[in-house]
Amino acid sequence: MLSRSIVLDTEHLDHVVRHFSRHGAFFFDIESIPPYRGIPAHNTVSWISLATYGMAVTIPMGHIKGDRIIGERVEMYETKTGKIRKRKIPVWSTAPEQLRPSQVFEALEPLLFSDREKGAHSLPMDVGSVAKYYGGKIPPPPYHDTYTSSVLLDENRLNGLKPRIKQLYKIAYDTEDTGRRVEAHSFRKVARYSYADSALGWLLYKHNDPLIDKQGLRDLFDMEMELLEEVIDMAAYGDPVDKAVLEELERELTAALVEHEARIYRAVGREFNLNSPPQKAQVFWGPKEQGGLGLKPVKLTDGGVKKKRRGEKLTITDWSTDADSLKKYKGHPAVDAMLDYQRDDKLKGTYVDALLHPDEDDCLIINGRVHARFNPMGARTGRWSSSSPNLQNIPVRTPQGKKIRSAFRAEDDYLELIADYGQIELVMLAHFIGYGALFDGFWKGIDPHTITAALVFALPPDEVKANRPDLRSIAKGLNFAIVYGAGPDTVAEMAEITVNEARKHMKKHRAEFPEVYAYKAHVIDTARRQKYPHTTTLLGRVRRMPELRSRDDEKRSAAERQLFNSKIQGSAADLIKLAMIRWRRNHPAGAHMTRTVHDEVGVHTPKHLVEESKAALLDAMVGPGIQKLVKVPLTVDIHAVERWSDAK
DNA sequence: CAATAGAGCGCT
DNA sequence: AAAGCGCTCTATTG
Repeated sequence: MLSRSIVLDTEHLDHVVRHFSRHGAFFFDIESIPPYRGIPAHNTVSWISLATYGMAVTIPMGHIKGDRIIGERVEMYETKTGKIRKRKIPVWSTAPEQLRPSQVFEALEPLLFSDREKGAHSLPMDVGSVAKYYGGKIPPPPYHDTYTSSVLLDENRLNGLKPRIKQLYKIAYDTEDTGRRVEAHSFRKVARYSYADSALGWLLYKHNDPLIDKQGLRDLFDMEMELLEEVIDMAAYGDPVDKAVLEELERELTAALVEHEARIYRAVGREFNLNSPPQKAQVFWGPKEQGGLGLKPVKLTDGGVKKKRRGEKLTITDWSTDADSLKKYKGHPAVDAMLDYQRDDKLKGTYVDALLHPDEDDCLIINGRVHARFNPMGARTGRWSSSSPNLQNIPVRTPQGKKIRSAFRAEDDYLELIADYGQIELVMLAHFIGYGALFDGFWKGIDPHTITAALVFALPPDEVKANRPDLRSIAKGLNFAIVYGAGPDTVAEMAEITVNEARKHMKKHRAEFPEVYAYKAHVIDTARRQKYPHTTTLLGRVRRMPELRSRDDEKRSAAERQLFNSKIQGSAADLIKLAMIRWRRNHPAGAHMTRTVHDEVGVHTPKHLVEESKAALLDAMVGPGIQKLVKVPLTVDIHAVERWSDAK
């Protein structure tokens, strides 16, 4: 028998805590309101709901709106274009009297800080959010994040709580997406939603937990749960950022954009929307009679390719105006100006404005630190993703981009440690093969691109290393092609050689590295023979790929490339996750990990702890306890720098 | 007016 | 016939 209720007084709350304390596990969910919604450790919790055997409750603490609209008032507001308008705002009845957060969290402390298993869907958000009410202290493990368990059990489906519940129990609840803005909805509606999230999350927990064992995923799952402790800390600590650098860059880019814009209009002879791909297509590819420049388009957009395949008629806007296409006409004044504009507009819009001028309620920088969301299950391969903002695509290549990276810097009396694995994907490949030239090269301390060039071009590695950067760059393209399954066209483009040359080198590569191709074929073949086609990574993460059995050649080939890449990419992801856990288990107090970018981690450490932190990070990433998992030597580069941009 | 799709581009 | 992401802008759709 399930009892469900809204908790509004201390007596009820005490009863709830006593009930939950009798069980070894519970599930909970929080709702939060601006400011800082979505940033645990800074946000304001307005509801917490809990579920366990026989009971689900929700506890409101400061929901304003009642259940009915009792009138309306008129409000003035400013539109995006700066116009002043009137709008009618509904007036709500008042909500029932609720407990204060201090009362609620004091009563919940024995439960949240007990050794009971704590479940939540996207647990770092929930666990991290309540920490604020305990002076930053974080409710301890054991954890069960049902988002993580759901993804591990099947990475190819929608794994949000709502879609999972719909798939499992055919229950569609909260069709209005109440959780996105609880403060906009009635007390009754939020109560129902919040209670449902916990009650159904509890069911998902009971569903997933035994399946984790059944599918042999327990060790991997335990690792992911331990990793969440680091995720929670990273989210709370944030990543120090120098606003002054961004503000300076904003001024520079604004001025540059005005110039680029003028140059474009001058060269084209008229004005148009520089950010509109269709208008750009008209301008660059359009005939001169119609005011275009009459250049010959280079490649189709994705939509254009699809149209062509369906035999539909192509229009001028089906031709891509991306930077690659425009680069063919470098030297043309309009093209050069357009390329400059696109580059600077991208940098300003995505990396400067987004950080300095976020939408209201969407504050990204708090006390000089940006609090991104790192999602350890962000990619189907097991890689991390990052969002709000994405710290994994901060520019590094162009000088303008590098300036953005320089805004990420250590605070006074601190330094950043930037550590990245050397050639981690090729290390994984050599490890799995277990022998061959790549494998031997790693043991001799020769980097894989040099080995590849030496064998493909029949030169001594020393000669390649010292005098032939050109051949090494071709070798880089060839190795890239292995891991990603690229064809001659891509290799040619990467290495800036002809497609025929690329073909020739790929053929030689196949002859010199037969074990690589045999291994790749073996992985794909083995995967296809499984009852459910899949492969596994270093630490047993599963990549399921039913399309391996597709009769459609194109689909099947794509699946083969994805499968093989997933094994390599996923194993590299396993390794860095393990390294992060090892860092967490053993690092100097006062040093904090602040970000991870696939094969790299960043640590913020007081200057007096730099050497100690370096040693801990080195051990975490390549020490014996992790090296024993990999049959070739792991390498890592560590730089202690003031600014992220100084590491490369 | 809000939500979504497509194009394009930043990173490993 | 290049793996994996997230963000911003425009244009379209509801």
